[in-house]
Amino acid sequence: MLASNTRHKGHDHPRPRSAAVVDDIVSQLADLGYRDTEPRRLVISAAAAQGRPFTAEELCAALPCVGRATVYRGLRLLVEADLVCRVLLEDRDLRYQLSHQGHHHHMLCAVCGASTDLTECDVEDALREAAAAAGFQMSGHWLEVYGRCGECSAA
Amino acid sequence: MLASNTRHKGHDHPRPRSAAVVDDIVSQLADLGYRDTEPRRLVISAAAAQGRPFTAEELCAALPCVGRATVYRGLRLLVEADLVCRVLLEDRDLRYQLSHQGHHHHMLCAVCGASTDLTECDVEDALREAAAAAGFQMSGHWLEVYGRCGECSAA
DNA sequence: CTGGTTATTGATACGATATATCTATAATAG
DNA sequence: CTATTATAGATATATCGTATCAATAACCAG
Repeated sequence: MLASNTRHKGHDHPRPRSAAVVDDIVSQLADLGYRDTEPRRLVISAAAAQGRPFTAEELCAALPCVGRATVYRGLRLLVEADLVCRVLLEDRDLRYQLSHQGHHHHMLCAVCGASTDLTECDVEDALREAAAAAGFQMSGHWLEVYGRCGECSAA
Repeated sequence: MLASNTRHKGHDHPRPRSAAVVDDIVSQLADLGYRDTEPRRLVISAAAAQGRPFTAEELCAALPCVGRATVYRGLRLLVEADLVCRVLLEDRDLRYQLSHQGHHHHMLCAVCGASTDLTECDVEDALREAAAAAGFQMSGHWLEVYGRCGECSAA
């Protein structure tokens, strides 16, 4: 129902593929009580259009008609709603990425910059045990994997 | 030999325990071609005196007689020389810590802020395999473990 | 549909962190 | 001891992200 009345401007153009993704995210935000606004949609859409982890400033540059504060706020909101996750590059540059939800980590290619999800890794349990062996009660962790993606390591 | 002529001011006071640590680090920096200077020693000494991960600003505050730029430069130098490592807190605050060299990770206590090294963890191999299974060639990683240290989880 | 309430926007100012610049100084080599 | 060169420190600057606040737009009730 939300998707049906969220298009302020009733054009009948075929919508880009990303529209469904945007609608979905907007819908989830609506469930959390956040309004459906044009600038917010633009932020989400631009985030979805990025082919690799992006910075907040890149989004700002891609959205010259949206205020910086709005971009940052939108990004923060998306992170808090777990719809976008933060990615820490090897040079410690902080970037963002649409989240594929559920717990996962990122494998970051140093060559092409692509980010691939690492989901089938149960490092968590091993970590918890190792920590416990040292008397430490683990409650969470942060992990990034660096290297080369399949394509780039082949070349 | 370096340790014997690095004390600019020839006091004969018994040196604090940390002096040996400072000397060692200064010596390692010398091997890399970096000079032995008073402000740099002060930075190292102050870093060694911290009981837990510290911020650059904390060091600046602890060293009012050393310029900010010098503190930041010293810290950067130490990180590059792998004598100090960066620690990323759960709230994404960046801190520093004297490195116990060799590959290790940190378990950060959310209660007391203490950092404990996690060395006996071979997550690395498991990670490498999981990544390889996805066609990714891992070359490095970044890992932080959050939770409660032994003392704090007991209380 | 219409109006009122309230979140949201955007321009700007602000703060925090870290680096660049440049001259004076101090450390090392010869 | 002198020359060379890294380093220190003061300051300006860059970057990143948030706070402020009036104007606006989204949503809800009627």
